[in-house]
Amino acid sequence: MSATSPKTRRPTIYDVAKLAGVSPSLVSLVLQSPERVGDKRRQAVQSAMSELGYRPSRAATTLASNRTKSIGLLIDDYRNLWFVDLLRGMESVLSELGYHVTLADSQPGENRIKEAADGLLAMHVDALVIAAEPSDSMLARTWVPTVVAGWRKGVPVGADLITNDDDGGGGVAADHLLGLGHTRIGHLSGSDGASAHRRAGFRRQIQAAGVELLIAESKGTSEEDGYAAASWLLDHHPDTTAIFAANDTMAVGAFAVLKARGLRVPGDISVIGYDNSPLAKSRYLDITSVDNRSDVVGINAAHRLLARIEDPAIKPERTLIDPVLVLRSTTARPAP
Amino acid sequence: MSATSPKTRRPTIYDVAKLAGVSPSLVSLVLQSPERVGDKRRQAVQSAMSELGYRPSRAATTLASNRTKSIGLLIDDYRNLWFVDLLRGMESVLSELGYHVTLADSQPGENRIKEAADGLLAMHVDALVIAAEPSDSMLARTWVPTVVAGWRKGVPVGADLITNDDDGGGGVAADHLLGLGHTRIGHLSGSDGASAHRRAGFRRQIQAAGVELLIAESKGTSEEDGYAAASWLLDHHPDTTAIFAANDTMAVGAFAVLKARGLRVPGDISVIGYDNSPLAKSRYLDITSVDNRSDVVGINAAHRLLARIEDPAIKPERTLIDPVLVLRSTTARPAP
DNA sequence: GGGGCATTTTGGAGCGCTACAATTTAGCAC
DNA sequence: GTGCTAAATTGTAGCGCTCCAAAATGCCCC
Repeated sequence: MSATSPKTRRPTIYDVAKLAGVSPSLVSLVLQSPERVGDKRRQAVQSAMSELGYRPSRAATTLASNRTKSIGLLIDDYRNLWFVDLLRGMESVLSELGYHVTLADSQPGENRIKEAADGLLAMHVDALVIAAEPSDSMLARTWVPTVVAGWRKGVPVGADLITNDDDGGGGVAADHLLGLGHTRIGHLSGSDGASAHRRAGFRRQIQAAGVELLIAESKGTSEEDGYAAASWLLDHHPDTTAIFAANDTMAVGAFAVLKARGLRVPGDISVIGYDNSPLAKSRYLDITSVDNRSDVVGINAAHRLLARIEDPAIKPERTLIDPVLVLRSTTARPAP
Repeated sequence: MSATSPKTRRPTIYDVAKLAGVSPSLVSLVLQSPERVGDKRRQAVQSAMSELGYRPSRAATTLASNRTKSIGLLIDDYRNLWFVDLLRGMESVLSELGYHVTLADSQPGENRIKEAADGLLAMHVDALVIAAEPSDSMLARTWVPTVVAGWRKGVPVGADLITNDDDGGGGVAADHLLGLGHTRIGHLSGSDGASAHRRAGFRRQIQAAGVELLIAESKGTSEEDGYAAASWLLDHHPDTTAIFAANDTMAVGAFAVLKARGLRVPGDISVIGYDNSPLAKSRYLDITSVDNRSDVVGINAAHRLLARIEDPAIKPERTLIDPVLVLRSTTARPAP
């Protein structure tokens, strides 16, 4: 009755070989290095493949060759969109080499990070990019070439670290606000590694200019955290004229506070975010933001992994990617 | 020198078996149904596993058992966050049964959807959820139990369809605006399947009330599309008092237009979105939105797949999930 | 203590592919 | 045709696991 024949076994190289009148080994060779096979049989094999709807079994390939041509990317939460640029950067290098990037998220809050990593390793990924906070048990030993992306508290032994220069980025944000002439500046910070660096760089530049800085630190970096931090800041320093938020999401939280208090951006108060996320790029929000160039991090991570797949013994490196300021409409000179 | 010993082969069940003093078969049994193994040896096996840092090879398991305990989820773009609720819904059912959900996105615009699907099938996913527009070649035949989530132009032969009642949701949005007393209503629509249903349901209710409706249809459903559509709408009907956007992102595009024109929301004009996305939930944006309850779609899809994995022959069904209106601050009675 | 039964454990074949050595075929010069 | 080398093709042995029939062990009751 049904047009699908549910009982048809998936075709294998043996089926293809029989149809094409060659040996299974040759089919395998066509799969791997078609150029090493004579024209006649190569074409016979290829047309047999498409006739049968043949699709190689990745499981069998993996088991036999001990590599998967796939790279695992471990992120913390799909909703933190910064990983998208990282992913695209990686893919821009890896796709044409036949590599495939598999994602896993650690279901924030559930401490499932170890489990997520195990899942990827169980799939035999050839290498791993960790773009989340690794658990202690992951630090002791790496099973495959590993690159850590972004600032983390710990880096597994033997892993490379490629990270945005968040410290420098904080400085860039500070220079921008100082350059506009602000002298009453606040900062909304989180408590993770990246936030700490952004805060440190920001503070250094602000204080170097002899300007006082008020910092509201919150536990996380969500919009809600930004809201709470901005509320606290304005309660204590209502005369603040510029705010640097640890990320764009927190900046939006600050917007909610400013809106509720009738303050206009950037007329009454300037706001600068971080990440240059889709949020910042929104035509409506249009947030001045520091772009940490995660795509470049991704590209670097990919090159690093490829090198390490070639030769696992190479020495781990630490690479810093320079951030870039993206000017938009939420920062201006302070009202006279 | 290095603490990692790069040349240590991953341990296998044979290594575990030797250390525990049992046969490899028994190790396999411990992996699958520990309750069927005597206490003494089970514990011996388990401690041997942790001592060696043993991790089963998914490739071998897959190859031998012909199932992966994993479900593929095909989405179009990681940035369209509606998939997150779908994913979480699926996981809420599947996780405790030991299933794992693997994502693949089709890199919008590149028509890589077929390739992404092939990638998942090559990994031997036990079932597939398609939450993107399938390509023609995917419609002819399904290789594994398949559920299509959301409205699509085509549904593969033999696949189930579980979808939000976008038509009904359009009606809900209309009822809300009509109930508030609006009589000059515009709609920003896209051209995909979901948009068409939302539009149809909205129009039906609006026209049933004898109210005239102006529709601005654009190609996509991005913020930019929303911006363009809203501009067009207000150029032609500056007296509009309420706008229904086909999704929250387009609503934000509309906000940008309204802001530029000095119109206040909801004072001068009400805006209602769709999806109840993180955008709508933002404290700053706080958009009244129709929630299509993708988590429920995910739960239903999971149940459906499990049933179909049991018995692939069951008849395909179509299920409709009722939407829910979420009231927030962007809609109000029209100014008198 | 032995027979009968359920429970626990083991051996061995095989999943679909790759790797590599061995074999066949082709190509060319004489 | 012969001899030689290079290119094309094949056979065979796994990769790490599951599955299932067969063997070993444990347990109860007469």
